[in-house]
Amino acid sequence: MTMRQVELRYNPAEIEERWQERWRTDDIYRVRDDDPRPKWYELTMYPYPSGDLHIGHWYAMGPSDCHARFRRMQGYNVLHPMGFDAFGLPAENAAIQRRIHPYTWTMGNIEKMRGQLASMGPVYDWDRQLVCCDPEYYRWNQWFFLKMYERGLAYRATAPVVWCSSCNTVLANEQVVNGRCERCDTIITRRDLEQWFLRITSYAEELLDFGGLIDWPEKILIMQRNWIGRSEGVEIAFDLSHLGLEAQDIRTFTTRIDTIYGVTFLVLAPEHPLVERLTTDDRKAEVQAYVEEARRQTEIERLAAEKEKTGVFLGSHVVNHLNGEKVPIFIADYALMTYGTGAVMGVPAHDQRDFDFARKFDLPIRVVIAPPGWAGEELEEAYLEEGVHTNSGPFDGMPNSKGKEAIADHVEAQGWGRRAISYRLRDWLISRQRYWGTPIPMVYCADCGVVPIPEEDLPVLLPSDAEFLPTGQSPLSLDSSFINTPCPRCSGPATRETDTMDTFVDSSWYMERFTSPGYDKGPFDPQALAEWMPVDQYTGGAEHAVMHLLYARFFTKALRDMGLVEFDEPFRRLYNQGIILGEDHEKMSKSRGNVVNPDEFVTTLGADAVRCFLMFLGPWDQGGPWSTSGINGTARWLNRLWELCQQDPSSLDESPTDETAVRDIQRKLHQTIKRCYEGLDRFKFNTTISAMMELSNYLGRAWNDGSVGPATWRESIEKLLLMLAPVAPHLAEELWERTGHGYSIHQQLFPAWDEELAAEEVVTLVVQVNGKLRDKLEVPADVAEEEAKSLALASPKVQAHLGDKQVARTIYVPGRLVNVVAN
RNA sequence: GCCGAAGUGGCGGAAUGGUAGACGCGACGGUCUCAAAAACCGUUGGGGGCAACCCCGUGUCGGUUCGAAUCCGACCUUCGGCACCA
Repeated sequence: MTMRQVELRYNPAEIEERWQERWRTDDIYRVRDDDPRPKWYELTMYPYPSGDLHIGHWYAMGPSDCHARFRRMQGYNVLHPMGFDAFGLPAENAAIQRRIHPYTWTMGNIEKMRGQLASMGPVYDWDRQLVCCDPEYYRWNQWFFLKMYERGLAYRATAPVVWCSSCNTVLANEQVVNGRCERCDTIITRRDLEQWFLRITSYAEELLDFGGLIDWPEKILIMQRNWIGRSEGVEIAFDLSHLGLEAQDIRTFTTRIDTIYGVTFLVLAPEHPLVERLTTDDRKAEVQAYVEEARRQTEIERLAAEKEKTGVFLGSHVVNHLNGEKVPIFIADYALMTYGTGAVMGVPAHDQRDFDFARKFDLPIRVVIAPPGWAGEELEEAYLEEGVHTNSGPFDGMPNSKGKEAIADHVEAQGWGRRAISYRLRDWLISRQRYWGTPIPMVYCADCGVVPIPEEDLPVLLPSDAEFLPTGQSPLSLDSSFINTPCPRCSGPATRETDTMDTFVDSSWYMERFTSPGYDKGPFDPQALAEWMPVDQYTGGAEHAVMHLLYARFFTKALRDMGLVEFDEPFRRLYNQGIILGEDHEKMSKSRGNVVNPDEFVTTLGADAVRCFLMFLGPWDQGGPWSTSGINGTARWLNRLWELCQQDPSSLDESPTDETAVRDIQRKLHQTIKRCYEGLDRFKFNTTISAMMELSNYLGRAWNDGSVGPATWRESIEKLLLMLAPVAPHLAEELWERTGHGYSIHQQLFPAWDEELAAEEVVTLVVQVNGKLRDKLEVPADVAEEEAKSLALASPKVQAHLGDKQVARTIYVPGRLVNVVAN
C-alpha cells in the first residue's frame, strides 16, 4: 500500500524543537503556588513507565494538555503535573529475565519517556515530576500505613487469597478477570497466607455518597455503586442447639426475610468454619472431597459455560426458629465465604438458584408468596415478584411487602436476628509477595509480636543488592540482611515483613504529593495542599472506574479523619477519554500487528499534527480508529494555515468597498470564537477543530476575493492563532512571532467574542408543508411572526404544494422555520 | 445472565425536537508539470427526470408530534464492564 503524504511548507521538527527549548529555558510553564489568579488543578492519570510512549498515551495526554492550556488562557493559574507510576511487576520481570535491576530499568524508561512526552509540547512543570519508587515518595506510603495501623484501618488476617503461579504473586480479588490473572491471563489458584488489609469497608457507606463530586460520568458512579453492592436485609440465625456443639446456631443473611417460611434447606460455603463439625461420619469422605474440589474449582468453574448446581449434604440439620422445622444442611460452591455470613437459607420457590439446587437434590419447593391467581400448583421456575403470604403461619394473607417488615420485627423481637446491611465490597488486600514495591514497615518479634517500625526510622529501604531468581520468589524473603533486624520495642532478634504494597497505594495520594513534591516534613506541605487540592479536573481511562478511583476516594476520607486533609473528595470532576483503535478498527495489539507508533508521525508531520488529529478524529470520550490518511488531512490544514497566516495584508486595499464582506468575516470570526470557547470548555475537541477549519476556509476565500481590508485581516489571523494555541502550540507560537506579535502566545488570554458581531442579520427561513421541506427564504433575523408566515404562504413553491388544500394551521419557530399544515 | 454505551454516506464523524450528512478522509473531474507527487479549484447519500424539480433515506418494527437521527415501547447487532451477592 503506497501512502501519499503531505509535503509540508515548513519543517515541524525544527520549529517544535526550537520552541520546546525556548519554553524550557524561559521556564514559561513554571507553576507558582502564590500566583494571585484563581487556581485550576488539571490532572491526567500518570503512566506506568513501560519505556515507550505509545499512541494511547498521546490520546490520553494530548487532549488533556490542550484543555489545561485552554484553562491557562482563560486566566487560571493551572497546575498540570506529570509523574510516573514507577513500581510494579514488569520491572521485576525485566530484572529476572535480563538481569537489570528494577531501579535501573525503571529510571532508564522514565528518561526515555520524558523525552517522548516533551515531544508533545506539553505544559508540564517538570520540577514537579514525581516518581513513586523514589524512597522520598514511598516513605510516605509507609507513614500512611502506620497511621492507618494506629487507627485500626490496617490489619493482618489469614485469607484464602488468589494466587497467580506465573506472576508468583497474590492478586486482589478485583484483579482477577474471568478466573484469570488480569495481567498475564494465567488461570489462578488459591493459597492461604497472612496478609495485610486496609479497611476500606468501614467507608463503604460514605463511598456511596457522591454528593461531593461535581461532574463525574454517571456510568462511573453506577459502576462504583454496583461494586460496593449495598443490600439491606436481615441477619437471621438457624438453631443448632439440638446438636450439643459449642456453636449454638448458624447465621445467614437474607434480603428476602419474607420468604423465611419457605426455607427447605441451608447452604454453607465449602470454606465455612462449621462445615467439619456439622458433617456426620458417614458423609465425611464425600464432604471432604467436595471441599477440596471446590477449592480447586476456581480453575475449572469459569471455564464451564453453564454450570449446573452442585453440592453435598452434610448429614445434619438446623431448625428454622419461625416454624420449628428441621431442614438439611448442604455445602455448595454457589455460597461464597466472602459475602454475607457465608451461609444461605435455601428458599427454592422464590430464588432461582435455590430452585435449581432443590430440583437437583429433590428437596421440597414450598410456595410462601402466592402469585396472583395461584391455586396450589407446582412452580416451573422461582417466583420472584410480589404476592400474598401463604404457608407463613401468622403472616398468611399479608402482602409480602408488608410481611417483610412484620417478619423482620418479629425476628428482632424474638432475638433470632437483626436487620443488617451487607456489602459486596471487601477490604483492600495490599500485600504483594514482590520486591519492586513499598516495603510494609512491620517487624515480627518472638516476644513482642507484630511491631510497627517507628516513624523516625522510615523509610524502610528496599535493599539494592537483592537477588532475582528465575522462580520469581520474592527477593526480600531471601535476603537475610534485610529480614533480620532488632525489634524496635525490645531490641531482641526479629524479622521484617517481606511483603510490599500494592501499587494502588502509590496512586491513592499522588495527586496530593504533586502540590509539593520536594516536601520532607510530611507527605505534603499543608499550605500547598490548601492552595491546590482538590483536583479540579481529572482525566483518564474508564478502566480505572472502580479500583483506583475508589481507593483514592477511600484514602482521602481516611486522611481527612486523621486531620491531614480538609476535603472529602480528591477529584472534583472526572472525564474519561475513549480508546484509540487500530486502523482496522480493532483494539491495538502486537499480535494483531495494528499498533501505531506516534514517533514516526511526530518526526515527519510534527507533534502538532498528531495532537490535532487525535482531537479531530471523533468525540474524545468515544475513542475511535487511527487513520494514517486522516492525519494527512489535519497536517494539510496546518500547512494551509502556515501559508494563510503569513499572507501580507498590507497589499490589501485599505478602504474596502465591500462593507458586507467585512461584516460577514467578523461574524464568522466571532461565531468561531464562541464555538471554540464552548467546545474546548467541554472537551468537544473535534467540533472545535472543525470550527477553526471552517474559519480558515472562509478566510482563504476572502483572501482570494480581496474583499477585506488589512485591519480586519490582521484581527482575524491574530484571533485564529490564539484559538490554535492550545491545540497546536508550536505552530501557533511560530506564526505568532512571524506575524509580529510578542512572545509568548502561551501567555495570552483566549479571545473573547462579541454576541452582537456574532449574530446573524439574515437567516434562512425553512418553509415546510405538512412537515416536508418545500422552500427556503432569506429573511431578516428579527422577522416578525406574521411577516414570516405570510412570506411562506406567498411562496410559489408552497402554493404549488398546497394545491386546493385548506390551511389548517401554521407553526412558526422564530428565525428558523414555518410549517404550513394543510389537508 | 445483569449493568452501561453505541448503531447516520465508501470511511471517521456533525446535527440532542425544526434545512440530515458540518468538518475531514477517500474517490472522481480539472489546473500546473515532459511526467508523477505535492499544491490549488470543483463534484461527490441513493433513485428518477432534458430541466425546473420529484421520490426514498439516520439498525428493525411500532408509537407520540404540525414536525423525530433526536422522545417513548419492543426487537436486532456491536463494543465495554461485572458475573452464582443470598
